[in-house]
Amino acid sequence: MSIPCKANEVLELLTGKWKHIILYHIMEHETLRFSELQKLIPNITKKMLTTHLREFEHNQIISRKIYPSVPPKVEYTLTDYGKELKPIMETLHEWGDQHAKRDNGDRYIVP
Amino acid sequence: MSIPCKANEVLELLTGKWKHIILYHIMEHETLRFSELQKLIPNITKKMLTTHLREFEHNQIISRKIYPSVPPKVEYTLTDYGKELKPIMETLHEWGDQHAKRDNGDRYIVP
DNA sequence: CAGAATCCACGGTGATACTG
DNA sequence: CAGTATCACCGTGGATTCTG
Repeated sequence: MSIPCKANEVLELLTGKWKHIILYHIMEHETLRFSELQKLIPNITKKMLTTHLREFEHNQIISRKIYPSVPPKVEYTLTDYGKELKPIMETLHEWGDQHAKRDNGDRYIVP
Repeated sequence: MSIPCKANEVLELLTGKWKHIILYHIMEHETLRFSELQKLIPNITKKMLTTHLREFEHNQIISRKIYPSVPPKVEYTLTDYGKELKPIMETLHEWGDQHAKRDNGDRYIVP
């Protein structure tokens, strides 16, 4: 926690309405297909799922394996680099669990 | 890291272009005035600073002390509840420091 | 000094339809 | 199945001006 603020890099990685949820599921299941992620996150659109997965891939947090079959099959897995995010995610979840009562999810709206 | 995803509560707390930076400075200095925060975060507008401070106050992460003097003086401090965020912030900063090299801050833009 | 009040631009998100 | 492609919305953030 020295001089400059470096936290934004992780936060940017996890910011986006669904990004941490996607990561959460991939961490739990080790490997998931596109359709499996859709089922686990019912309200997400294909577009958002694709977009966020591409961002993760670009940041080398997950890897994308394509099985050239019919019908297509694509699997997403954490990279070794992505696994380094696990401690952070766990810390976030612990905090979330403990304080779920106090923070009722409402973002403050200026009157 | 059980069943439901609770991480979003912390993330919402810290999401917003400047929120974690503000919190970072308040954590370091224990107590800061409005104008001091402005100096520490040169590019922020008063509006954004005010907005985010109000959100923190509403979430009981910081407290706002008004000294009824002329000119006005307002000090912001972490609440006990806010101090519980320190471990998280430190984790985020550690990660940020270690991976500053790899993540060059660019958010992926779909081509 | 520490804000409140507007007005406005932009980008993230969503809905829908189409494709290899 | 696993995506693209478009279009439209709306909330966050920015610039500016005014106030106690």
